[in-house]
Amino acid sequence: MSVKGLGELERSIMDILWAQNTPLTAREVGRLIEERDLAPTTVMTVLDRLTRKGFLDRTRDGRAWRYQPAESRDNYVAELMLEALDMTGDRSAALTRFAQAVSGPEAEILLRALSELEEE
Amino acid sequence: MSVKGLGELERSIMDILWAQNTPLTAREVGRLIEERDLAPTTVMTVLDRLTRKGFLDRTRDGRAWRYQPAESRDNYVAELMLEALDMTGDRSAALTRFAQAVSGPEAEILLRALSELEEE
DNA sequence: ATCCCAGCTCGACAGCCTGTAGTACTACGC
DNA sequence: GCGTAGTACTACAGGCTGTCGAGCTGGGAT
Repeated sequence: MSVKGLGELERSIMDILWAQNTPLTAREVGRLIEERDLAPTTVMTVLDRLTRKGFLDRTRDGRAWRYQPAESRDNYVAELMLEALDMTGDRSAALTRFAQAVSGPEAEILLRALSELEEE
Repeated sequence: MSVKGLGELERSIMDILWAQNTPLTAREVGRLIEERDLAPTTVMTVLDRLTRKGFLDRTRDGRAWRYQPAESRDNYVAELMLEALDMTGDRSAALTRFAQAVSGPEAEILLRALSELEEE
């Protein structure tokens, strides 16, 4: 699954679906994006594209499709981070920089997660 | 400095400049991308765009410009990673995922960098 | 049977970004 | 003065995203 950037609308829609724990239909998604006054087909098109890109899975529900994220947002974010990391020639330097850049409490979280890994 | 994605050629050029410790002129950069047979103006255009996007700084050298990265590659990568992290609602979950995803030796590096931070 | 409607699928088009380059202007060395 | 390196400006095609409209289809209401 190549992690590529998403457009703004695509991301809004992913956010909606990530926030949900049930698969939604296009109509339902559209209702949740009310701020923007989008044509129903717009939403459908984007859902379709996201599916083709592998970000969503869909299953039939009568005539309608129900969409749900193929992956959790956390996984997606972690993949993005790894992909960024891949871009460098010197991974350890980048990791070190990254470590320096995360703020205190988050450094804690990272440390704890890493420590747990060690123990296994 | 908004961290945006770079195109392929843009990235190649950044890679060249990141690999160098001296600012280069467009001509010099062009010579280093020989694999591709690019017109000199192509290189100049891209250098110009990268400068406007804030990825490069340039200073005069006679009539020519000398370009150099505004930021180290490691910083750039770290920023990309942080930006990815910003995209999530639950940063700690994403961080935990990330920690689980980095491979052993790299987890070591991270751990060490983080520990050093703690000590200060 | 028919007609309407929800939903879908396809196709379109504009705007922005990137790759790629040509043209035209401008100093500096000879 | 002229040629040349180097710049700045302009351009254009292709891909991606936002945004829809048109047209097809299956079921339920009449």
